[in-house]
Amino acid sequence: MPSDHTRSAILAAAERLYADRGFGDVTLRDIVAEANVNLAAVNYHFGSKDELIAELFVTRSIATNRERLRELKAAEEQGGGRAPIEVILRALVGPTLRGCLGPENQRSSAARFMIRASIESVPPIRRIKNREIDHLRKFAGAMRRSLPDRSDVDIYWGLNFALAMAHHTIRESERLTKLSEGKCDLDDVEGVVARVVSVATMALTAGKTETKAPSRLAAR
Amino acid sequence: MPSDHTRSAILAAAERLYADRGFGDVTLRDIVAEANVNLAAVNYHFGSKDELIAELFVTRSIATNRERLRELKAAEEQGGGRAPIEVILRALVGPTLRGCLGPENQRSSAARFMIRASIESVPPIRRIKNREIDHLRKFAGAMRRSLPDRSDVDIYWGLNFALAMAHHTIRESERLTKLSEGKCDLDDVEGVVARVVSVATMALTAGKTETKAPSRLAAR
DNA sequence: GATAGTTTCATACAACTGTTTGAAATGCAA
DNA sequence: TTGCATTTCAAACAGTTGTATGAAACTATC
Repeated sequence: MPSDHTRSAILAAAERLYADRGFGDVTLRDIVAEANVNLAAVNYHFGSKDELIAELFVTRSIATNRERLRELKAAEEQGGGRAPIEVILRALVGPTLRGCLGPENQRSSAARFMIRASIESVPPIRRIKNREIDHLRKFAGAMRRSLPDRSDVDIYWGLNFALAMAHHTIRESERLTKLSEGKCDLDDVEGVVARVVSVATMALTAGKTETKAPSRLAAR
Repeated sequence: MPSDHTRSAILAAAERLYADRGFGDVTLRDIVAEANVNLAAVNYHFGSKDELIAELFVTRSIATNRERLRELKAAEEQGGGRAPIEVILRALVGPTLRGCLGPENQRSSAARFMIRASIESVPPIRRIKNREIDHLRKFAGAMRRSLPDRSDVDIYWGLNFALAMAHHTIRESERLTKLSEGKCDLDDVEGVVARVVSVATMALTAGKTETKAPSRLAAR
């Protein structure tokens, strides 16, 4: 069993630096200095800089995706294969928002790294994101089962808008805070989740007769 | 009057190349080759590479912002200082969506450039985007006048979500097309605008008694 | 048509990048 | 200890990048 000390030191240092300063101006030399290892160690352990970035991103990505599917599966099993749309949407956007938002000073470097990844979007990360379609398809399927009267087009648009609101809020959280002069409380993660879920639910259920009791739409 | 031939040739070539291949792998040498001008011409006419990118982006940006404000002003004047929220939202997201979406083969390189700018987000562009807050404040003001019963927080969240849906749809239009197997027609720009406006309107009006006749919420 | 100002050009510069190399160090099994 | 494989290290490599320079070409004014 190799100690892996060097390897994990590189990962930790890279994540921290990328989180703080972005991908644009962090070089391998910065990383190895922060990790106190030799420059060649990166290529020895990871093959290339891009593969290092990719490993950071996939590790964190599959954690989020696993959490999403866990929540989705639990909801569908409880409902006999059919979950309420709010719960599905919450499973979709909740893990991501919880992972990236919250009080700034207690955000893990992993969270800050993911925010960077969603803002800057470098090639190795883009490549990985493109493979996420299968994952989203599972949610589209669950949404279709939950809203059998809705057309596929409406489902996809609803999914698109739900992700839009979640990701944009993460990406532009600073700007929203500045624009609202601090009135929008982005530290209240569950409040944000509720807002996103509420609007996405409206987008998906408006204009058709509701099959269940009117769900609480207003957030907060 | 200097002919400006070189200057505009550089701008056109840069816009085309950035639109096609992204900021990441287009060098000044690529640009001057495409423009058939000398390498030093870029620094002579623009000062630096970043200033060239900035000029491309601001030119296009102020055009969009001007169009937005034109629509907003027209609507508010017609309504005596108070415009319907749908019209305000349409003025906010319409120009951007119209500028970036539509049949792929007839997208101008300016439009494709702006899509790139929203996906890749390089430093000079980020700097400019940060100055856009004043512009958004004008829309927040109009929205507040349109919905005086709404809290500021709700207004800002509605604004945030409207921009979220528009920008995300532009950024991820390819993925949405792939995910929906072409069922979501992104070439129908006005249809997309209607959807975004409709959902954003719901987000802003739900949960309170509506002051006017129930607006048509469902898109298409 | 000489002059002053602007624009173009070829070329060099300086710095930084990720990656490779081959030798030294280390860990571990026999 | 000996031998073998893994890991670390300093150093160099090869390529690319944006930028600067100074001379040449051009343009317009007098």
